[in-house]
Amino acid sequence: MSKDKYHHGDLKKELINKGLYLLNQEGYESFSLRKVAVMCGVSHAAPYKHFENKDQLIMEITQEVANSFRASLEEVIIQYPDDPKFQIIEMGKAYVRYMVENPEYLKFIFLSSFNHTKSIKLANNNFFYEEKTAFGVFYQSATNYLKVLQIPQENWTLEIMTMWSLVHGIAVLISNYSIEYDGDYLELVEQMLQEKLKMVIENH
Amino acid sequence: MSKDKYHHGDLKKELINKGLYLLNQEGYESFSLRKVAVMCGVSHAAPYKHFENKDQLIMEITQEVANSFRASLEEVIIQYPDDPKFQIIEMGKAYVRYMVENPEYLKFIFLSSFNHTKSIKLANNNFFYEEKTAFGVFYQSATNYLKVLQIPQENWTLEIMTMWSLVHGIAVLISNYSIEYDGDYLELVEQMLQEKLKMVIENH
DNA sequence: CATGCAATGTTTACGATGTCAACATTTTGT
DNA sequence: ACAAAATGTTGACATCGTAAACATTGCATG
Repeated sequence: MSKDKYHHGDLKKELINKGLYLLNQEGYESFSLRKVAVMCGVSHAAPYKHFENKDQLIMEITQEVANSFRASLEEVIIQYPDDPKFQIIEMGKAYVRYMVENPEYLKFIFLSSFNHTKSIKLANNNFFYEEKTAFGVFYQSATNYLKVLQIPQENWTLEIMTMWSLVHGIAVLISNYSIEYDGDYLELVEQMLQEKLKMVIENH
Repeated sequence: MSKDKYHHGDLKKELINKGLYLLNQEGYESFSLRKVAVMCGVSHAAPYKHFENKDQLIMEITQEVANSFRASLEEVIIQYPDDPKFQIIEMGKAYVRYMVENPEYLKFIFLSSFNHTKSIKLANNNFFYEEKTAFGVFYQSATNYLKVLQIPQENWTLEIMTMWSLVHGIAVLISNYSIEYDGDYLELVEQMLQEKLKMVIENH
């Protein structure tokens, strides 16, 4: 497949990959369709053969990010399959580490109006989610822990929402530079979760 | 002050106010300098006499939002000055309510690269913050609670970070539509904080 | 193999935008 | 009263998202 073909080969995939790269290099605000096109060595209108518009490309990039985020959480389950407590704590740390190490992704997620999928629902003490999401993985690990401890199921919603909010909150605060933590933030996450898990036990 | 003067009167303030309005009407993405200028009945380049560039205007609008956010938390202290526990719980609810009711503001805060002020620092179990911020108010209420309970000061950082993360996390998750909660989210916040505060006592 | 259609890429054009420079008007300090 | 500072306007330019018209390539069907 020579480089100077008229047809590209797999432009769609390269647009997503280079777009993700550009996003990390220049940030969300100066991300543009035309720049991505240039990076792929293609004319500025070529992307329109693969995406309806800019938002569509951004949505697919976001999808890509969401998958890599989920994968990094699944990795934790693979690494620590046998100790539920250790697993959920490590997952919390992986969650925060990912967001802190990829702050630009957060902006994508918050802006793309793609996250508004309502794919996660809470009702009657049950979670519903349609696709494989990062939260799905987190949920799986958390419920496993609650199951092992024989926590009554009617309390799961509160327990899981608490853990999720804790982890998501500290992740966003640090990643967004809303706070500057002079210390090991992963240690902080561990302490917070450790304390929470202890309480889960004491409460029942 | 007649309307058809050459000079406007207080264009700077009106740009901020109308900008804030436009932001809420159309959202962050379709916010533009030129639209704000038109809304103020002024030519498209007029804003440049008051702001260096678009980012500067956005920064000042964000400042405005931050002030209104802080004011809504201060309101809680004024309303419930005598019951520390009730106060911190109500403050958490006010925090989440504000973010959920003004989801567009969140985008501003996350994008403007204005929040990267490092105005809040954590080190050696102490918080430092230079300006009057929403977190400053939250911090004041939380420390007051910890003081009343005579919690040792070396534990304050962890306790406050936990409360803040909890509240911020659930606020962001709901406001961003990452989750759809079929119920009273303020009740959820109350339960989460209630449980946390109980633990603060039991831990000491 | 030929040929015509679908897929993919290019060129050109348009309106909206951020920004700047040159110019116009008003206000203000002395 | 008048010069200078403050404030607003006009016009221009590059960049951007997007659409239409056109060009090239690959593939399926005869």
